[in-house]
Amino acid sequence: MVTIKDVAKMANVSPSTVSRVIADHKHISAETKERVRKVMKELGYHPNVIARSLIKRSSQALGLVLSRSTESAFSNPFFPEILRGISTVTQSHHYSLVLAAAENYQEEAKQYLRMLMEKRVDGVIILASRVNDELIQRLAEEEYPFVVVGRAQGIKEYTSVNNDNIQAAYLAVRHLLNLGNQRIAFLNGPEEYTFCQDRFQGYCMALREYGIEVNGDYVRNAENLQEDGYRLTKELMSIEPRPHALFAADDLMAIGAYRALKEEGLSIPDDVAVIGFNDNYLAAFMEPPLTTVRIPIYEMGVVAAQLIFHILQNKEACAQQRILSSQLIVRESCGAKRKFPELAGK
Amino acid sequence: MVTIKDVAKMANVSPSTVSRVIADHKHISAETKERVRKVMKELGYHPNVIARSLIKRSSQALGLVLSRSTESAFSNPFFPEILRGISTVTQSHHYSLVLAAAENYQEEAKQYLRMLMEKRVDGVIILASRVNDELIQRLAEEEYPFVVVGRAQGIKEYTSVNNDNIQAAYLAVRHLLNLGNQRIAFLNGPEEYTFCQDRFQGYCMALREYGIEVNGDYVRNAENLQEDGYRLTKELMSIEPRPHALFAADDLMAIGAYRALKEEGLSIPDDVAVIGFNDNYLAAFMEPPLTTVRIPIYEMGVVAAQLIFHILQNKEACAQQRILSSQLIVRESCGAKRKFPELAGK
DNA sequence: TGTAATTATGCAAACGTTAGCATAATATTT
DNA sequence: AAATATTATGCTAACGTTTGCATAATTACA
Repeated sequence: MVTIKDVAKMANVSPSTVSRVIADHKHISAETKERVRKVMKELGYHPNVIARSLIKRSSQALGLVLSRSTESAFSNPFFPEILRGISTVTQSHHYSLVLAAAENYQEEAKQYLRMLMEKRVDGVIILASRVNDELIQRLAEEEYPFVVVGRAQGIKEYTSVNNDNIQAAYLAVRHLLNLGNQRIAFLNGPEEYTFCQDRFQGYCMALREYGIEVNGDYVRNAENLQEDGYRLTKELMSIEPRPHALFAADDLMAIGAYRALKEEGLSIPDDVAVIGFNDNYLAAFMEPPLTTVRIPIYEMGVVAAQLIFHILQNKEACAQQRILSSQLIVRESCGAKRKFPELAGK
Repeated sequence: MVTIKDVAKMANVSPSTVSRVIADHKHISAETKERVRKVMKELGYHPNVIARSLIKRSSQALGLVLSRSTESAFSNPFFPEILRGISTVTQSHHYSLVLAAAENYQEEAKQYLRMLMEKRVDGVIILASRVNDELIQRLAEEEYPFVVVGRAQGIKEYTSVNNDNIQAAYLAVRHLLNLGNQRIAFLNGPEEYTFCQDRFQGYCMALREYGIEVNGDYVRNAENLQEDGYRLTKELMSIEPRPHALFAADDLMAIGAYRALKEEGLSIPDDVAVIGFNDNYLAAFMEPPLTTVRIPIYEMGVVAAQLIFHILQNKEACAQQRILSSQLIVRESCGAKRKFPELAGK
């Protein structure tokens, strides 16, 4: 392996000088810099990050764990997309990203802690937060650098990035209300996630604003997106009086719902309006194209990474919550474009 | 930070002894081991992987890069799934996984090389291989440890894991032929990937076996899965004589195809039989449920990781190609279950 | 009882960097 | 010309481990 010493020898300087050339230190003469750089190129030298990490007492890496349970609660391209956002930022900081996979929450927590304890990573990004999230609590107590994607709860100080779940759900439901739907069913995700709580809150807000009381029968929680989307829609459609519209907290649930509605001979949007969430890549291809909410996943990744670097740079950084706006994508599953053609371009 | 020295001091032994306790060295007395372990627990000591890596001259990590171009060529849950397979193996070896994201092939190659050159990782897993893959060529030349998921080309020695693309495509097309379809169109992915070449080869094999000549008009290459699936199906259906069946090299293309066929008023499978590839989580939910090929993604991840550890352990490991079998999932888009009800359980 | 083998532990060097201090050479000020 | 500031470089210790060699203590063997 070619080390800094080899370069030093060949360039007739000390290793320190080479190190300073790498860092582009100002007290190194232009000619030395040039000479050393030439030698580095010649020998194909690349600094060993491990050695650098050791002396800098920083692994120059961020940690991430992909949990099956979390992933299945999101519409599918979530993970690669947020990863990409995170990655662009880590790259520009010359950091790397350490990844682990876990089957469940217990394992997920263990992996996060291990990474941090073994100093494999300088900080972590938590990809979802639960209602009583022990991991987040623990990280906060032990003062590990972390940022959460989502909203944490029962924690005094933490930094996070999130989309505006309450507002987004509110706008989606209001969209349905504006189109004349009164009885709106809500297919929510697993209650344990804070983002599901938030979407439910937005749903309630909109209904109340229109003077409609929330009817518990119209609200269901799914564990498995597609299958439960199908099954719970069947259940909802057998309620008397039948809902006019359906708000699904994920497009995959809406796919299941579509199927159930078609089987029941109900037309979308004429008999039942449907609105989804997450703007899955299939939403535009559904029949009819699904109106849904697009959340800025990539951007959330970018911000999450920026926030953690902020924390790493000034230890006493003020905790902050960043909320990114979602966008209602009006397509044809609610009938809005027929009633209000001006929405078509939106 | 609590180091090995702190533990040593508190346990009244030398750091070497602590190190040996960690490694469960045999020449350490049982009582010392116990005492040291107790102190480690008390102090909350965890070995610093970075320091260990430095002296072991091994980063204890594997590298992976997620490229947008590659990802969009696969049906969606490919990446998380293979990652999970890889991760289980790396974990059992106490290795970590370093990840980067790239927008295109150039960047992807750069990232892989950088990881290796900076000694951030001991080896890499390449997630797809192209027809004239310069990265793979380079890795082979420079003798970096790597394994490719897929089939490489123009390389003398390399280790890989792949699914049986030729055989799988062959069986899929034969399935269509057995059901009486003669004119079979093929919606393939981008030609630059070797797996697309292979699927095409399987397609040809099946046709020839049935004495049918390959008709270039019936074969198309898509860049973008869904949109091209739709567009190219429209094109294919306007050919005279119209194909009896459609083999799509990815389920997402089949989704686009379904849409095109429905718009043309063609019924599946009565007018046109359709078969997909990859068993996307939506395939079973399509209308009619899509017959498709399931490839063992998770298992490929496991094997890929095992292979790279094999290489890392005995440098002169024999290059090997591992092929994993796919499985034809017969559903209702080819009409097989009506004609041959015994297939229904398969 | 003396020698050899085994068991248990410590010392010190090494892994490839970085950075504070020291020093030498040059430039700037008085 | 002397004093000072600036620029360019080297020496050395440090980061937290592991490990070969040395040594001491114990056990086994003859």
